[in-house]
Amino acid sequence: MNVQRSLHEPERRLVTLSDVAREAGVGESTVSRVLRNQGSFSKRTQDRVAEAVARLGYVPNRLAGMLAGSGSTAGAKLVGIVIPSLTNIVFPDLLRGATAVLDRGGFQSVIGVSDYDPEREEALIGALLSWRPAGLIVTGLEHTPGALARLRASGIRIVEMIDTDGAGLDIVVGFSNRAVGCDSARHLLARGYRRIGFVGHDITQDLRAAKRLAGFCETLREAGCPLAEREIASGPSSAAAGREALARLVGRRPDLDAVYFSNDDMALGGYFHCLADGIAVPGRLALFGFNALDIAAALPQPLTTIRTPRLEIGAAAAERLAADGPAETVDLGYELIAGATA
Amino acid sequence: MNVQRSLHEPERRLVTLSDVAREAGVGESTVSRVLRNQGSFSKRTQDRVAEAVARLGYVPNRLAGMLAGSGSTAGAKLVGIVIPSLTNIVFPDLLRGATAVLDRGGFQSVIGVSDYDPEREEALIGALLSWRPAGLIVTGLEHTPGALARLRASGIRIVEMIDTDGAGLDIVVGFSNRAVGCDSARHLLARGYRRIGFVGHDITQDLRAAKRLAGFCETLREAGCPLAEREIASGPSSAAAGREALARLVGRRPDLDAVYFSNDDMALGGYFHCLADGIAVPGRLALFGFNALDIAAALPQPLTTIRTPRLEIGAAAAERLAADGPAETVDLGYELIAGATA
DNA sequence: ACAGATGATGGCAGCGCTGCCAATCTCATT
DNA sequence: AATGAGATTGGCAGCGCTGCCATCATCTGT
Repeated sequence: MNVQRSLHEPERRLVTLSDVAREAGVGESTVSRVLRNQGSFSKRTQDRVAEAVARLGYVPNRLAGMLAGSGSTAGAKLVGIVIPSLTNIVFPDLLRGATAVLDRGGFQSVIGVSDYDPEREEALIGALLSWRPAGLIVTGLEHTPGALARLRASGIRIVEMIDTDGAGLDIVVGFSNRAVGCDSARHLLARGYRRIGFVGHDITQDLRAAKRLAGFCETLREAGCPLAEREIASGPSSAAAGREALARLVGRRPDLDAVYFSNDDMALGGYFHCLADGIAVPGRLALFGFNALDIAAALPQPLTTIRTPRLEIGAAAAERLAADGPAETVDLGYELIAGATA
Repeated sequence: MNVQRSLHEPERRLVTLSDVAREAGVGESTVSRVLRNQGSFSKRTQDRVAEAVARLGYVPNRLAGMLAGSGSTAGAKLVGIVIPSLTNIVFPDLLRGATAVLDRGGFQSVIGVSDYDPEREEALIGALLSWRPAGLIVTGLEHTPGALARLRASGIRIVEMIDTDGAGLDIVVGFSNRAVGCDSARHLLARGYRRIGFVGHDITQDLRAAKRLAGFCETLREAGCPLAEREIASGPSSAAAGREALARLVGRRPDLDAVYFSNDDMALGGYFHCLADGIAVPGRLALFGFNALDIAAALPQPLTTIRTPRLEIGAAAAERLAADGPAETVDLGYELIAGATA
């Protein structure tokens, strides 16, 4: 069954507010007030409008509503969100946290995915800005000059989430990736590991991962035990990439006693390699991840990793966006989960 | 630094099309044409407009554009997408497939997440419809009567994706979940398994999973080898849930020789339980999943599962939405991946 | 019973942009 | 030089809704 508009009724105009007004026998503004439950109107009017709406199957046109309402306080109930990826569970989680709060506040959110491409992020920011949102939530602190200029010029609330290692434009919500790296290194050192390697994905794309690694390396160096070796998989993080990269790393440096991964996806793959290759974990080789994926906790040996407050970050970002507070940086911290692999 | 609009300039009007027109010394419609690269205009005009735009930092107001353009062919370049979840990688994949095509076609997409709640889906459909999109992409064939009514009344293109087991409203793109269940059963039977159990998550929420199970059970029954036992975890699917559920299942029925999981998340958990408990896979117990997650292929033993064309489904949905073809059902099929676990 | 306070309501001018149409300009043809 | 087909351009009426203000109706206190 084709529900497309039939060619025989070329002018099937959609029901508009004024149709409802006529049907209900009231003025347009009255219908508008009733529909938005704002201002005052009698119970009787309300009922008549409700009836008319139902009878006509009226669907308000948000486009018109926002246009007309723009400039006023109640206007733009819209928020743009830019994230780099959807395949890494981190970002859907941030999204869930944010939209939960946003929905409650009556905001609509429009989402853009940049695929970790700064140029694309800039384009997306431009596109989202053209919706005239009340605010924008973006990921990370690093943006192209063009993107920064647009964000600044927009005059709206900007929230940069996840990363607190650097200066933000307005509001920053997240945790220190660098500190995560440092703490991860300290944990491994404290457990006595000394020949430590790193397995990561394409870090030039994922700046946060690069910051973690920087913190990690620095702490190792300060402890007089610099990173022994690293292996970078090309492309995005995945279990398969992690598995292969670890295989290469231990092939090259069989003497390593611990490996730090750029995240749990990679670490999972590393763990599988150990399982398949009979490498005892953590006896022969310790593994340390990042992100505390659900699945990492379900392994035969729970992965040692860092739990990040993803939902909370998303929620805090949304709250700050809606609120009218001052520019600030909110550090929500993280938690080291001592599993069985390191 | 707070970039909020300063209280000292209460009337900081945003730059509009007519500002650009004045600045460039041309008419509004000319600017509009240049900006949309539509109609004809001279190179000189184009340059002047481009300059003015840059000088003023003009950002087009899409709200106004869509409102004005509504009703015409080029109007509503907007598509609404409703998915039940973001945490299951399936849906981000569908989204990626769809937005890739949509972006290319110059469409913006607005996304809604229903959390597997039909009521919420209905509300989301209403909300998305109020953006006056050119079309809507929804998930699955089952919707509340209210949602169906709205979709029908909308008069726009509707694409229902993933599931082809039933009647659609307009365009349906996906594969037969029931057939997946049947083929999965046949595979296990062909490999000689006879005492087969099922481990699933809350199937009342996930209708597609229910259809797979139905097909699976039917095929087993027809083969004279009905499902021996089932274990349903409460809540959504996850590796942890799968692990615990399998533990309970084998605790109750240690004689089983194969287990079918509602999806790979659950199967992964089941595999981990076997690993942890020393249950030989597939010698002692075979495992069969669904969805071909990347991670399932990286296991020491690749999981036997079904690969579904997620990106392709999303892309096909978007293509059909943009195209002007007849109502139809497009079955993109699936592929059984014979891994090492069954 | 009358001024003043509320409560309800309708009218109408935009919000910023696009579609349509008429006006103007250009240029090769005859 | 006149002519017609295009190319280029500007004016302006909406798109559907909300904000603002004027208008009544109703109610309250003295």
